[in-house]
Amino acid sequence: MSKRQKTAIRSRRVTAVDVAHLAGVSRSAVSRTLTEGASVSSETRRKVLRAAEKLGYHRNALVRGMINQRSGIVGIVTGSLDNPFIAEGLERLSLRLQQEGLKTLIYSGDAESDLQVALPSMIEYRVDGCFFLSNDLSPNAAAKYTKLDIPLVVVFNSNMRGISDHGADIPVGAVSVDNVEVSARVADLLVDNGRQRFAYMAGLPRATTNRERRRGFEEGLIARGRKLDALQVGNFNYEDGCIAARKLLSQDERPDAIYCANDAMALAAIDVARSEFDLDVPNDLAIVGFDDINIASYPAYDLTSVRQPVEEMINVAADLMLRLIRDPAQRPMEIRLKSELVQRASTRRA
Amino acid sequence: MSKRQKTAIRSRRVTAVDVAHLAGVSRSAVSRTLTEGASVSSETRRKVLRAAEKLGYHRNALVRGMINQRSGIVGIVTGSLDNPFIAEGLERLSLRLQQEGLKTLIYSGDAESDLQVALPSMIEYRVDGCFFLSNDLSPNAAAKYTKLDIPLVVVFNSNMRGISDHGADIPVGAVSVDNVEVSARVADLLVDNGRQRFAYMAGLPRATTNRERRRGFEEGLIARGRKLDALQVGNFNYEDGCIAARKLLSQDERPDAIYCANDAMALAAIDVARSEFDLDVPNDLAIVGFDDINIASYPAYDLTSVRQPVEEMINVAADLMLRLIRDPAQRPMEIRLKSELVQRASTRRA
DNA sequence: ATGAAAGCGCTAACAA
DNA sequence: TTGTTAGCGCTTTCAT
Repeated sequence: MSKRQKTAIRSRRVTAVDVAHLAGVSRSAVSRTLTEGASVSSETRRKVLRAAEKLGYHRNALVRGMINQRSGIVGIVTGSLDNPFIAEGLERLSLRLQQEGLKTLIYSGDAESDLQVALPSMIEYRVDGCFFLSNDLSPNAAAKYTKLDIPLVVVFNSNMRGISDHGADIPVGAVSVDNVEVSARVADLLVDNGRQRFAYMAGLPRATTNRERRRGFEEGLIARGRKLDALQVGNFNYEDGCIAARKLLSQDERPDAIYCANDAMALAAIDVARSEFDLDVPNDLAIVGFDDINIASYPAYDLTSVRQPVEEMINVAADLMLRLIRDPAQRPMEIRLKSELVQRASTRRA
Repeated sequence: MSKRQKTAIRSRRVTAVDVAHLAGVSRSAVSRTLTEGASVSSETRRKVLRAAEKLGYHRNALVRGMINQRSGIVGIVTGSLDNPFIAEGLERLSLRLQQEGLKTLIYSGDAESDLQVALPSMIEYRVDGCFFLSNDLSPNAAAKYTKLDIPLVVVFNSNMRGISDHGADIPVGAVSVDNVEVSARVADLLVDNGRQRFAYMAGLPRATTNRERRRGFEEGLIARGRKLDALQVGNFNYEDGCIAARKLLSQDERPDAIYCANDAMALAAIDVARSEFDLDVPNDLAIVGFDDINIASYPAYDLTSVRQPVEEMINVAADLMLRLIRDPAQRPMEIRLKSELVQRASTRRA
């Protein structure tokens, strides 16, 4: 039994050879017709296209990837999509990559331990590059994987300014915002607002986003002759934010201003303050968040928050990645964009 | 110049041949070592593993996929991740697929026109199957692609019960909930609650989820001697939900109960009612949503909603897909799960 | 248990 | 512009 017959039994997928036969041309002609900017006579092209259409031919991208050493697939490792901010980043990024003709292999899972599973598998699939979208990825974590010669770009996080965990600078691209500066402006806002006792609700302690925001806030307060009066950790999520808020609001000297390292925790603070402590936000208590997710602007919360320019960050990150992929000599760089403090009712005194 | 030399210039990736050389065995031995349940002496295996480790070898999954006609990649097409419900579904599904050793190629974009881009590209990458996670995918849309012999499973949507747009049943798997039944129970709840004028806020008109929810609600009202007094379309999103809410609440005979086809619109209804019409929810107006996203339970809203068992739905869908992939003779099936009406403050009269 | 050899479906370099 | 000829890196019979 010939091999063609054998495979035919299980309804073999149609290949370029089949198309070539039907069109009465060589397999190369088929390949060329389907390749941008190859030279084919319009006559041949027409024949090929007709045959392909008739046979329902779809070229095999896996094989193409194998041949030109470029899979056309980009990996994205994300933290939990429970965070609308991360979800938005993922959506925008995958949209952009689609526009660039790239496919997106995702891996979601927050723990750093997940990386140890995600990365090898990304490598087996020969992704052309890999993004990390997370509000918590230590430079260390990413750096561990730079020996693999695929470009890595971290979005939303960065290396802690002026502090290098590794002594050397780490060859991973990063796009983030001016967390320190804007957090100082949050301090200004609250001081100008006449607040007296200042608290910070921290995200995941190791996250650079968290550390920078805290530092900027604290420095900003000190610059105005105040100090950070209280701190609780909310781990960037609503549930832990509720617990942290309870602790902060149960204190003897209750804070009258809380800066939260992200919006999820800020919503928690508002909910707890109102429903459990019967406090009036903003009159008894000012709350500021970070990220400016959609819900922040809903009337039920009307939360003052720091807006990260997600769209721009994603585009900058994608540009960087494309450069890195196209030219391996390119050095990854760390990029900081400006964020914007959006004032809403949660800090507006009656 | 030999070809080996030529490619070596651009730092060629290490291949199985390299490992075989270093280990002093044949390439087949390497392949077998890395394949479950192939026969290799532990001696050889050890040598191979050591060499692979030393060289930093990662087998090429693209080539494997090409050879055994199974890429190990599954596609997921999702609607906007702006909807937390879809985002949760995506996260759970990709997690489950990871556990099964499958990779996830995603394509997000809501319009049906996107499908025409997404599907061909999924096919080129030879996905083993494809999921659709969307609160709006007409059976027609999916059916168009069944000629491609890859298994398709739609989650959250289904074919309209008793109505076949195609005359024949469509060979696409589907996992959804008992939208009609539960919506009738929503009607019961509101009637029992003493409400008088009933409105429905519709999602995307063509979506079967939307049509089933409306039908169940309407039938439920009629069964209780009432009727649907008003209807506005909110397209499943917050912004359009606000507009729809304004229209409903500006009517002469203002409804005192609104059933919204999803939570995003229900939040909009609550926000508009309170902030623009100065109404008390639930005393002046009862609101019911659908999906039971996290925010629904936040004190600021405390929304009565219909909980879809996302985790179970995803697992059932994944099971179905795995069966379909492993045994091409399997017929896709349509599965309905039971949803749960969760009562909260938005319908609880003082 | 192991190696040799024949592909998987496609692209690219080379002649013609 | 076209067809021919080598591969890309791996898996898998088939002998041994």
